[in-house]
Amino acid sequence: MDNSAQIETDLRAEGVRVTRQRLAILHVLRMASDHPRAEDILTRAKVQDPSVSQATVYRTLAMLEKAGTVLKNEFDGAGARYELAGGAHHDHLIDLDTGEVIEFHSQKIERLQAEIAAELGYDIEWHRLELYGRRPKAR
Amino acid sequence: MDNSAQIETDLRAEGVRVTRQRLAILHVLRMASDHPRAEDILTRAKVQDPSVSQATVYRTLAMLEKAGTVLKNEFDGAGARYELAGGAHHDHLIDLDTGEVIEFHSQKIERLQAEIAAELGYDIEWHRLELYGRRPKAR
DNA sequence: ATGATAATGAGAACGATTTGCGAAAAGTCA
DNA sequence: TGACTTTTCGCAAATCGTTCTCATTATCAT
Repeated sequence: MDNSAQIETDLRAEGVRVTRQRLAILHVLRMASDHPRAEDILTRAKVQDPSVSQATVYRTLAMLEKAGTVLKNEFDGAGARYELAGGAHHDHLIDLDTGEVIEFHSQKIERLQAEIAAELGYDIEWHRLELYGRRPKAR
Repeated sequence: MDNSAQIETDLRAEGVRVTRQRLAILHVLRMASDHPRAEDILTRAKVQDPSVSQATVYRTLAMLEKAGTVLKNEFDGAGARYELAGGAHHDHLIDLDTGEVIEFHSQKIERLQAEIAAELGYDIEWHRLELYGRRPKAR
């Protein structure tokens, strides 16, 4: 089933106004299979609604992040990359040659992280695990 | 034993000039038990040598990073934090309340990371594992 | 000491992101 | 629907951390 309308309903319930610009940005995020940067999101959103501005992209992303609807990733320094939060938690493997981002999940690693934090006297609020690698040269 | 002189000897061997400013910055890094930001390093270095400038701090840190002498960490968005590379590899646990950084290492996690990457067809070049947590409220 | 050349300080430039502000649109209520 | 309140908007200027330019200074092999 489609959760598009659901997100909008939720936002409205929180007193957030559902504007054309926000719909355009949400649409871009729904369609994206990559992890686009703010600049990419602006470009793509403008296709649907040319009135979208840079400021609104940043403001909307910040607001959606706070609402838990999008995840903000700061991979390699050159600007944050965003994704819709919908699915299950996952970590990222970044291809150093192409910039491609691959999602993965390991229950074992999650468990180990919690154990380590506990030993140090901490509760984990969130974590970031990024692997940076290359596909071995074909031979 | 003292590896202070060693670092300088190595640098000279690579044709790098050992200047007052660089010594001041290296001194700051040796003394630091926290993971200072560029700004902190500048402030502290100026105590030993007031002539040190912001530009030189960044240039020196970049050059030391390339030389493998310092590690650059981009934790939570608000500017990179540096540490001397001397010891063994480790990951970081950041205290969300105090900003304190705790180092830890888990051979198990390292192994799992390599396994996961291999399954996806990748060789890991480097990785970043950061846990963000809080010390449970005393009760 | 001298000279070739690398490193420096000051400040301008940069790229990503944020903000101030008056204008425009959303939601509300009659 | 029209009038009103409040949020959101676009634009441009402002910030922040970092890098660069360039004229000057300092290091180090000689």
